[in-house]
Formats: sequence, C-alpha cells, structure tokens
Amino acid sequence: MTKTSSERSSSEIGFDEALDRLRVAGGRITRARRSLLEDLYRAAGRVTVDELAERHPDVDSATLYRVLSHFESVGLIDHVHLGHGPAGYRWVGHRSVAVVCEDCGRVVDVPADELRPLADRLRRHYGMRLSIGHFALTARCEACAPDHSHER
Amino acid sequence: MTKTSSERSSSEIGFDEALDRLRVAGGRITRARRSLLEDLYRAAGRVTVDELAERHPDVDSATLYRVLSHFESVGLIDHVHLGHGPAGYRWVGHRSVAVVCEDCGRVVDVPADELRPLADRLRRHYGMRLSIGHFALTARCEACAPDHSHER
DNA sequence: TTCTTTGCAAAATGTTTGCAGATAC
DNA sequence: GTATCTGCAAACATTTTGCAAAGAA
Repeated sequence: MTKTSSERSSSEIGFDEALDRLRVAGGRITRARRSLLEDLYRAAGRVTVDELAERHPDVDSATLYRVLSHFESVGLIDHVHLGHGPAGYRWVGHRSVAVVCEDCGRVVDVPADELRPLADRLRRHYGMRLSIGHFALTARCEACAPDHSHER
Repeated sequence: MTKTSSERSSSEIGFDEALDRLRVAGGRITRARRSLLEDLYRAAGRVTVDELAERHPDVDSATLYRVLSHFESVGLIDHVHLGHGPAGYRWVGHRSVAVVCEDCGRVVDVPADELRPLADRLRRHYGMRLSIGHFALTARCEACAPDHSHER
C-alpha cells in the first residue's frame, strides 16, 4: 500500500486522504471503489482499463468506467490518451507528460515543467489552459528516427 | 480547387502532384479517391470522417477509411486523434497543432512554431523528435474554465 | 430504511474486415 | 481481361446508458 518516497511527489494525495475525499464528495465507499482505489494508488504508473478489468474480474466494466469517472471528478486520478493506444489512468500528482514513440511505442516521461512555457503562451495568447498530463506527445525516438528527420 | 497563398505553405504538395503520387504508388484513381482527394485538398483544416461521409454520401464509410488510409500511406494526408472523438484528417504540410477543449471539444489550431522550443528541448535532452501535428493537446477553453482554474 | 451503486444487457461510437460484384487501366 | 476498388453487412473495440436488484450508511 505504501510506496517509497522517491516514487511519490510531495503534492500527492495519500490513500487515506483520498478516502476522505470520496466521503466528503458524498459518495459511498463500496468494495469496488475501495479495491480500485487501492490498485490505482499502488500502481507504478499509468494503467489501462483492461489491465484494471483483468485484476478486478469481480468488477463489471461498466462499473469500472463509472468508478474511474467518479474518481476523476473528485480529483483523485486523471487519464491520458496515448496517441492511438488505450487511455491510461493514474493517481494525480505525477507531474509528467508522456512522450510516445510512434514507431516502437516506447514511452518517455518528461517533467511537466518542460511544458510550462508552452502552457503559459497557450493561456495568454490562445485562451487555452493546457491540461498537462491529459494528453501524450507523439515523437520518434533515436532508435526509430536515426536523424535528419523532417518532423512535421 | 485553388487556395489563397496565405493558406498554403510552400512545402505543401499540390493537387496534381498528389495525383501523380497516387499513380506512382500503383493505385487506381477511382471516383471516390478523386473526389475525396479534392475535398481534402480544398478543406480549410482538419476534417473528420463523418464530415467527409456527409459531403460524399455516395462513398461508403468503409471505403472512406480505406481511402484515407491509402492517402496517408502515400504521404498525402495525416491524421490526429483528438482526445475522445473521431480522428481529424488533413492535407500534409499544415504546420499547426490542435488544442482541444476537453469539455466542449472546441479545437484551436496553434502554429507549430509555438512548439519549437519544446521540440528542441525534447530532442536534445530526451532524444525524442516531436511529431508535430500527429497529436493533439488537451486543454480547457475560457468558456469552460472561466478562470482561477487549478489545472492539473 | 433509503438512496446510491452495481451488474447485466443493450446501445452508441468509431473503425476494421470479408466477400461478391463493380470498375479502372 | 484482370487485378484493384467499392458497397454492404457484419465484426470489433471501447465507452455509455437503462433498469432492476444489491448494498452502503
């Protein structure tokens, strides 16, 4: 249930705090919610819905989506769309952005701060508040694009 | 069929050149392909499959996907997955990035140059060459996130 | 008890595929 | 003429929804 401090950022919400949030939100702590919450809290990084479904065969997938949506609305998790592949859910507080190699699928996590200047410009000049961590960037890694690439 | 020069970048492929490419690729220039090619060439920005389907009621959607896939493999168009909804297709050479409001779905196009500094850093520090235009950024627009928002 | 949440089944997307017939070259 | 496309229908994958029954509080 606990993780080493190196894996958890200080701004992160703890497990018990998360339970409190759920209670405050007025929701009920059901078996499905508790076990999914634990799983998401424990999970190393991003998990997909089908991974969760596999680890919680007792939970219907409709419930799964509803619970994830609930957790997200309460601000406990967020989800990322990894280009093509499935969406990945993870505990909030990981301040990083996924960069996916569109050829080999390798994912490099980049600190969210790298996007800060861009986020500022987008807000000021385009009125769009970047949701860092809710999207993935697509790229080509060195192995897949040796060099000279004319990236678009 | 022609667009004002301000809308087309110099690096862009012309319509006739595109037809040549299709011929060189060995494919046949069918009615569906020709009219879709024209549409995509003419289109102001990104078009979704259902927009194309609406404008080409004679073309079956299965054909639509196949034709789009063909055009893409020949390097005439590319597509972007806009978070949830359907993918957006457009003529290659448009150097912009889509920023999608995750609440209302509105898409704001931002010049690719805005991403240049980030792209440079990603290449130098992470060995990833950003594929600008092959992904969408997720954000909240002013209407959906009035202000003071704690973006995650 | 009472109101929320779940499971199940069915629907809504968005995209792909198999196949026989149409068509470009 | 013949190999390639197309339309149609059906399959797929993913997510959403309606509703009665199960379960928190």
